[in-house]
Order: sequence, then structure tokens, then C-alpha cells
Amino acid sequence: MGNRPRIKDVARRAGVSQKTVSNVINDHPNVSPRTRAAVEEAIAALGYRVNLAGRHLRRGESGVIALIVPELDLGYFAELSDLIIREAEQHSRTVLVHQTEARREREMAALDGFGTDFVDGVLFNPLAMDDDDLAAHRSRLPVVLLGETPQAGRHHHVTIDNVRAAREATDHLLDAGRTRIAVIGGRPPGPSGTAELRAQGYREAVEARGLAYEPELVRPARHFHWQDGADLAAELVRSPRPPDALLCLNDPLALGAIRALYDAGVRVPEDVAVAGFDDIALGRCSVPSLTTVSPDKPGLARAAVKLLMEEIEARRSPSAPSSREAAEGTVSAFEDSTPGDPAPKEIVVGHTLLVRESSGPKS
Amino acid sequence: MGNRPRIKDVARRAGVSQKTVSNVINDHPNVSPRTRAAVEEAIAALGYRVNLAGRHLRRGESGVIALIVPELDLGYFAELSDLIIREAEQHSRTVLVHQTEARREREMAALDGFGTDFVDGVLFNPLAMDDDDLAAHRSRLPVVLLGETPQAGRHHHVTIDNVRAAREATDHLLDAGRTRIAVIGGRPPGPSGTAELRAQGYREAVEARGLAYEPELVRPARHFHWQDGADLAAELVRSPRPPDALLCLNDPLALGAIRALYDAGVRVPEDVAVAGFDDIALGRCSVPSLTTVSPDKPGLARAAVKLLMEEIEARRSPSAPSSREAAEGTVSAFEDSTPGDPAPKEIVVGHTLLVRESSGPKS
DNA sequence: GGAGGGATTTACATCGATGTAAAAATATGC
DNA sequence: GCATATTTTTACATCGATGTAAATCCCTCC
Repeated sequence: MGNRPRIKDVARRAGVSQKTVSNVINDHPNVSPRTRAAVEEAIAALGYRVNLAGRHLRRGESGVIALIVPELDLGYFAELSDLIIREAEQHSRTVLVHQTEARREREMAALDGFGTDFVDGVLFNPLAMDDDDLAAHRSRLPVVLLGETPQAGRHHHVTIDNVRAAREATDHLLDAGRTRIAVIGGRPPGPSGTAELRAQGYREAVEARGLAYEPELVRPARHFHWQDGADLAAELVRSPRPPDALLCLNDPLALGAIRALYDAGVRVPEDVAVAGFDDIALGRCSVPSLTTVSPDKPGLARAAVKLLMEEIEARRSPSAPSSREAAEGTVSAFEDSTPGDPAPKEIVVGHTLLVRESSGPKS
Repeated sequence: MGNRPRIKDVARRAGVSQKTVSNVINDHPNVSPRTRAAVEEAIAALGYRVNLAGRHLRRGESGVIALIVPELDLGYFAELSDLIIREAEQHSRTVLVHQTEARREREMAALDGFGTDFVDGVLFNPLAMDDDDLAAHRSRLPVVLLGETPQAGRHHHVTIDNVRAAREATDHLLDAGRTRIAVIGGRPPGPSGTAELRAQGYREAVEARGLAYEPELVRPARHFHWQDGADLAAELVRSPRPPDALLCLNDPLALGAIRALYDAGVRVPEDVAVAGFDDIALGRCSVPSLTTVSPDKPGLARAAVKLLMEEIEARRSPSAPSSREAAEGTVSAFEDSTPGDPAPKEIVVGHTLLVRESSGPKS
């Protein structure tokens, strides 16, 4: 019939006060060895476990962080989430996962919606929200953005150098003798999202060789799933002037494209070379294996979690000395508090171009 | 300078008591329209949001459930997690994800470890723990098992009929004229885990045709990643009596196997047919596309979440009328409480064999 | 042997929301 | 018009852990 023991029960059994038990649990200094032993004995005997609800309420920290991604079943985000969860575990945090389906209103909602009400910080990989949205948004929580380079960056963020990565991938295709490279999943070069930045890099690389940037070679994708890649590739090879290479902005698009080319009787890489982004596991065993830009995902996960932890830590101590006590009695004025925020940090992690079969020699 | 408003602030502004505000928030009956309007005005004006820590402490429910899977970067679990998170959202729950790396001690730890301390229930997909472990484990939380059919099932669980699915897949290969089918990722048929059950189905199908069950054709995999599939397939085709079909117990293994066969100059499906399990997205666009057993993942997610919700609900009300009050004052006896548990339910969701190119005709 | 000082320990208040029971306001019946 | 229902609202206690400040304890040293 027993309920879970609380700190009170442990205290009673050990013959000490509740606070002393708390002190033991939290490794406070100034606990005599004897008392500590007694308390630990009681804890073990009763099978006591801290009740996190109580702790959360008192401390104002839950030990949980939110991870907001477009969707898990896109290989890249699954792998990234995997790494982030492991990394968070190193910091004794658990991770709440939200999916936005890359829809703007869901991204907005996730950022200050229900589930985030109770986390200590947020790791957010936006896709649909643009710079303005992000700039406009002031979260009451520490936020670290993933995989973006927002201009009006008021938030910390961690990313790879997308422009350069795309330039390198494009250069590689050009070096392999390709002259007409289409971009699958691209959007007109611009300052905002990943797709725009990669298209930007593509454009730079192409123009650096004196080739014309042709907008009709840049095809946006709706979902970044393999099917989109297949559809767009099929469309492209049927066009009057088909490309001889496809730069796909993620790996599923690329694998779909490879399949569509196969169906169309176009050889990869002999007729058309294909390259992707993200280096998902299965790109290594496709036939042909996939050339891709491999972001340093472990590095990204590590940096992101570290940054978030620092921000959480920073907001805990110095900034708001005791505005709470001070405000006691005042009813008005509940604007968003904006504590830390001393120059948001941008961390750029490395990437590597992995050349595999899909971008082999033309023939 | 404002801190977040609390219920107290709303109450003050609306000129009512805190409890009345709480009543409005929770849609209690007996709140006059006028009061309700006043409170709602105050809530909107202050931008009040419920503090979940307080609510959690008081109600004993956090609104969070834990999902424990081997690892997210295995396509199947990513897709399943995706679906489960969406499903949980329908029930206004958020999902905490833990990864066990399919290691027994991590599975044990995840089940009653740190992060689960504060969730309302657990969805758990065990791989390494066996029946005995599971039977021995009595969680204080509602638990629903995924993808297993533990004998000593003390827990609810949701699964597909693994034996039958494997039998069907094997039959399909046999029907296609294959006579020597290897199982990649298999373990000796037995009662416990998914791998054993599938091997069981395989065995039944093979023996039903009067063929011998040959243990050396059943090769266990360590991680169920594509590389294992590639290694095992390579090994098998080099063996003295190579198989003419591979039944791979998940899709990544199958895709790895296809790649290895390609490297070995063995044609798929002409020389060796390949079939997988799980129907991950990329299996549809591989070359050749992958024949696979497709579990009803949405159905599985829905059933699992529903079952968990019911169990959470059930434990809330009837079983422990007020053992808490009764136990007040008693110090001893804090055994695990075991409230509900009236005959654990088993839900079997459907599956389909999707026949694609990799199991086409022999030649 | 007692003052002084640091190390331990304690009582109590508090974090924010909500259940309980009783008070206050309103409605109903005769 | 007044006693009795019934609906609304309130004050207060509580969920479990921990910060604060005050109370003890234990030494050291003159």
C-alpha cells in the first residue's frame, strides 16, 4: 500500500530535519559524515527518489530541454536528434521533441507553445520561419538555433557554412566536367534559410567559372522527401536542355533523384552526376553510393547543447539580481523579460565533402 | 522588469480569488459568465500562462510521456517516434525521448531512471531485455511495450504478428522459387524478442515446405545498421553453399545487403532475392526497390498512445481511493504500488507484405 | 573555564496551482 | 416575505523540495 516516500519520510527515519536530507541529496558542504551516512542509509532503505515536480517548482528548472525539428523521419533530423539527446544526457538533461512539419505556424507555436512551457531552454531548427519572424520573436527562454544563419540574429546559433559547403560541392561537380548543374530543393539565393544559402553558394561557384546562373535550373521542393527529388529529377531530365548534374539540397532528395534517373534510363554518374547534403547513413550504401556534404553533426550537437547550457546557466545567476522580490506588490508591467542576451553567439562547425560514386566521371 | 504573472496576479487584477481563476482556467462548472469574462480579460491582459511546475506538483501529472527506443537514427524508430509524437500531441501530451542503444543496462536504467521520474507514463520498445527482465520489472508508472510479445507479459503491449509476418515473407520468397533462404539479423527461434519471433516464422515457413531448417543460415546482427547487413551478406555469398534469398530482419540490414551483393557482382533479384522488415521510406527508392513487411505504423502509434492514456486515466481514479491519506503517519512499507493491472492488454496491429523489385523472379 | 568562531542542523517560508470545506450570494418554493 | 436550496466564491491547506536565517553544536585558545 505504500506510496512513494518523500523527503519528510527520509528525514523522520534518519532522525534529522528535511533540510538536512536535502543537503545530502544536493551535496552541500557542511554535512557531517555521520549524518550523511545516516541519511543515505534511510534513502536506500526507503528507496527514496527526488520528486522532480517539487524540485522543479522550487528551483524553477525542470532539467528538460525542448528540441524542435521539422520531422524526425527525415534522416538528418533523426540522426541529429539522436546526437543531441545523447549530448543532453551528458549534461543530465532530458529532451522533449516537437515536430513542426516545416510549417510556419507550427514553428511559431512550438517556440512558445504548450510543451515549451516547462522546459529550461530550446534547441530550434527552423525551416519555414524567416528572419523577420525570428527577429520579432523574443522568447522568455534561452534559445539556440540550429542550421540557420539568420541575419537579424538575436539568438545564439550553430550552423555549418552553408554557402561555402554548396560552393565546394558545386566546384566538385564542375571539376568533374559537369557544365549544367541543376539544384533540387533550391530556392532563389537570398539571405534567409538554408536552402537560399546553399543556392547562393551554388550560384557563386557557377558564376566563378563564367557560367550563367539559370533560375530555371533551381527547383524548389516542397517536403524534402525522396519523392520530391524523384519528381523533380524526372522533370529535369525530360526538359529540353537536361542538366548533367544534380545538386540536391538533402540526401533523401538525392536518393529519390537517383532512383528517378535510373527509371528514366539515365546513368549515374556517367550521364548525370548527383550530390546531396547531410550524409545520412543510407547514402553510403545506395547504388551508386552518394556523394554528399557531411556536416560535423556530432560537433553541431555538442556545440548546440553546450551553448544552451551556458545560456541557461547565465540567466540563472547574474542578470536579474532579485527583480522578483523587488516587483513584489507591483501588479502592472509584465513585459517579456530579456535578461542575458549579450551579443548572441554564432558557432560555425565544420563540414566535409564526401566524394563517392554518384559524382564519378562523366562518360 | 516584469516576471511572469502568476495566478495570484490574475486574481488581484480581476478582483477575485485565486481559486476562481483556477476554476476558469480548468473549465470548472459553476463560474458565472461575468466572473469568467473578467478573469479571462485579466489573463489576456497580463499574458498569463499556467505554470506547469505548480500544476504538476499539485496534480501529480506532468502531461509528459516518455518514449524509450533503441536509437532514432534507425529509420524505423525515427518514423515511429514521429508518429507517436504526433499522436501524443492529439492527447495534449509531449514526449520525452530516451535512447537505449539496444543495451540491456541502458534499457533497465531508462525504465526507472532519471528522466522517467517525472513522466506520466512510458512507451517502451525493448530490444535487449528479455522476458525475465521484463517480468521482474514492476514499474510504478503505466508502461506500454512496443513491438514485443513477451511471454510473462505483465505489461500492456502493442505489436504486429511477427511470426506470421515472417512466415508470409518467407512464403513469398519460397513462392518465387527460392530454396535456400538466409536470415540476416536472426537469432535462434524462441519465445522472446522480435528477432526470435521472426526467425520462428521463417522456420515454420521453411519446414512447411519440407525444407530443412539450417541454423547456419540464421545470422545474428549486432546493431541492425546497414553495415551489419552488408557484412553478413558478403559473408554469406562467399560461403560454400550461398543462399539464393536473404530475409533481413529490418530494412537497413536489407539495403546494406543489397549493396554488398552489388559489390560482389551478385544480381538482385536475379541471383539473390532480398526482403526486409519495417518499410522505411528509403526502401521505396533504392535500386532495386525493397520488398518488405510493412507494419501498420500509424495504427501502432495510435494504439500505443491510446492504451497508455487509458492506463494513466485508470490509475488516476478508482484503484487507490485514498491510500495516501490512510498511510499518513505510517513510516514503514514503501513497496512499489501496483494499482491497476487488470489483465494486461495485447493489441496486434496489421501488417502488409509489400512486394517490390528486390524479390523479383529468379533467373 | 568560558569567550569566540566556524561547522552543522533546524524551523519556517516559499515556489504556483488546486482540492476541500465553509461562507456568501442567489434562486426557489410556499 | 422568509426559510431552504442551490450556485458562486472564498480562505486555507497542500503537493515536495529547498533557500533563508536563526539556533545548536563542537572546537580552539587564552
